[in-house]
Amino acid sequence: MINAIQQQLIEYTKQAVRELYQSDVPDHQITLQETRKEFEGQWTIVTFPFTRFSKKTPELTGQEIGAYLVPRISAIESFNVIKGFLNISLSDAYWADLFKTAITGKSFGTFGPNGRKLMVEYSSPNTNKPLHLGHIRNNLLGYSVAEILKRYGYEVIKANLVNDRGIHICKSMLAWQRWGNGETPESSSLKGDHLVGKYYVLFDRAYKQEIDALRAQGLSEEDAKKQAPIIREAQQMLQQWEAGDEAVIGLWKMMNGWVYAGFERTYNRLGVDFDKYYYESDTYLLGKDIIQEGLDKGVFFRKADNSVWIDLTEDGLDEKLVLRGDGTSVYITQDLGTAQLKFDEFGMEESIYVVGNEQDYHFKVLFLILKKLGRSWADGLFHLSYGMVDLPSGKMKSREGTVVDADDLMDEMRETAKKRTEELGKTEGLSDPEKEHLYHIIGMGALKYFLLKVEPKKRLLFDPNESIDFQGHTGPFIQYTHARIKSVLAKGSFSAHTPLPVRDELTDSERDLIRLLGDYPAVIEVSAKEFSPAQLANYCFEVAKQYNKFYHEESILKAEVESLKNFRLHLSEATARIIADGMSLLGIEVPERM
RNA sequence: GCGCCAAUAGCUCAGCUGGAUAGAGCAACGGUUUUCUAAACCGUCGGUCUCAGGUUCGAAUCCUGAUUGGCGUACCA
Repeated sequence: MINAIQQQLIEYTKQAVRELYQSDVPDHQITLQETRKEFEGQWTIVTFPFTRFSKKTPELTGQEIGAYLVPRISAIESFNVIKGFLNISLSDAYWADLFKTAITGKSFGTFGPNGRKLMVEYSSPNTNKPLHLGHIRNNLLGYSVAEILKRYGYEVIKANLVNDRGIHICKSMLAWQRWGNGETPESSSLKGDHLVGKYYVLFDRAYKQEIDALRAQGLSEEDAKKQAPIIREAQQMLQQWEAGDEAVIGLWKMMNGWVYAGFERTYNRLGVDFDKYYYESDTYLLGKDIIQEGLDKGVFFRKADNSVWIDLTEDGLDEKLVLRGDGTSVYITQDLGTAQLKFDEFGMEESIYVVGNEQDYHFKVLFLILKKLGRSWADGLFHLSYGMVDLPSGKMKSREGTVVDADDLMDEMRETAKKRTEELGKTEGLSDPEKEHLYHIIGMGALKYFLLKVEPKKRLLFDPNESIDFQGHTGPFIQYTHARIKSVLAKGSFSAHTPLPVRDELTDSERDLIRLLGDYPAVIEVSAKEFSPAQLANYCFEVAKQYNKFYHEESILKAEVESLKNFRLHLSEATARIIADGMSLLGIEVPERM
């Protein structure tokens, strides 16, 4: 996203080189960047690349181009050259005008519809255990990316593909059948997903015991894992499920129902939502006609044992099984079918899968197959791969209980928020529901910001012993800045009718703040194009930091004259609006006071 | 073995298409409150950007090779 002044600077620089040195500079050789703090100016043109046309030193080239630009771009006040850097100072009148005409405008930071439809699939939980910290990262990423793309002009469908069937579900079911004594969420006052997860753990414990016993009898580990009676029983249950056995289906529906009720509460608390739910129990048989199509087209081939494969060795990958010898689906079979289903239903141009990086290979193969099958939409598929959340002790493992539970963590965050807020004595005059809401907002703000400020691709380290910060580069810092502004606006009786005066001179902190605010649309664009909420998160922090600097350096309510006060109120209001808006795209609420 | 990804301050992270003396936060130390919310602000300390080559006027960024860590390479999902 390039604004008017950037456009002008680039155009006139090209023109300057053309007229002064009789050469055309290719666009990619023009580097326009924001001037670093320690130098005078706001925009910098790098002149090194032009020296091959000018045959002069970088300094002299910069001087000549600067002198060319000044009379042609009215916003330029002055320039200076340091080595190969041409630093341009725009007039305060320009910045004040940019603020008034663009930044305070209603449409600032918005994009018109681009006419494209896009699906973001995220969350996609298994229904045999509760959500943990890794799922939280997935949910926050998916939600935020969807919101950012919506803002950027896409029509967005948020989809959740629930893995509600399979051997892992049967494990929980079997354990409950054996040891549950009819326990329900009501009778145990356990959240449904936690109740089911409890039996998943019980299953695993029993399974391990059986394996140990068999190994003591001399079986190899591999054989023991296959022959343990309890796993066989679970497999049998899966077959009964697939055969439509009423009792099994009934149990399955009941227990999944518990899990859904539990997930619903967790999703609500996280603040994420979905437009479309897919269930694997509906989609797991899909994809077989695509297998046939692939065979007909010669993309797939059948081996002697009747299994179907694709040879991807020419693409640097391996041979990949796409249908079992007995004709049943594997993971990728149903994913082929589900991809087709999604496009048949919604006809979107792009489809994003928010799934951890352990499945990089799977998606590479999936997309490649769809491309080989000639699906026109295959180019619009994208795997938003994110890094695992690790503990200092290593990977989280549900079965071994070394997970940071999503609900527990949110409880802790709320408690910490409450404690800190009370310590700081900021609860005065708030009703109990208001307090509760505030603790929730701040606790979730800290958690969400902590997860979203890191680039999705990078793995994330979470130390349960070190609580998530509420100071510095954090969600609460940004939330606090917002609340602080709201307080000033209230005291200054700011309203939409407060006049916004023209100014031709700004203080450093005012100018820096305006410049930063002016970047907002470009930041949204970058975040959208790179599917990276982290870009936006870091920007919000920059804005808050710059505002606090401004706040400390200048008086707002006690400004020398009324018009200056009004200008600063407007500047404050615009900052608060952009912070609130940017944070909302991250799924983070900001409080009116804290 | 092969493939993919990562490596930046004691810790957690930024660093846009290659550009100026690599930036924040935390931690440590010091300062700022009769003035708009101190969850704040200012300062000090802290770096062979894992290593070695290469491309370039210029490399944390691009290329090659190594090292370390993670993940994958299932008729699991």
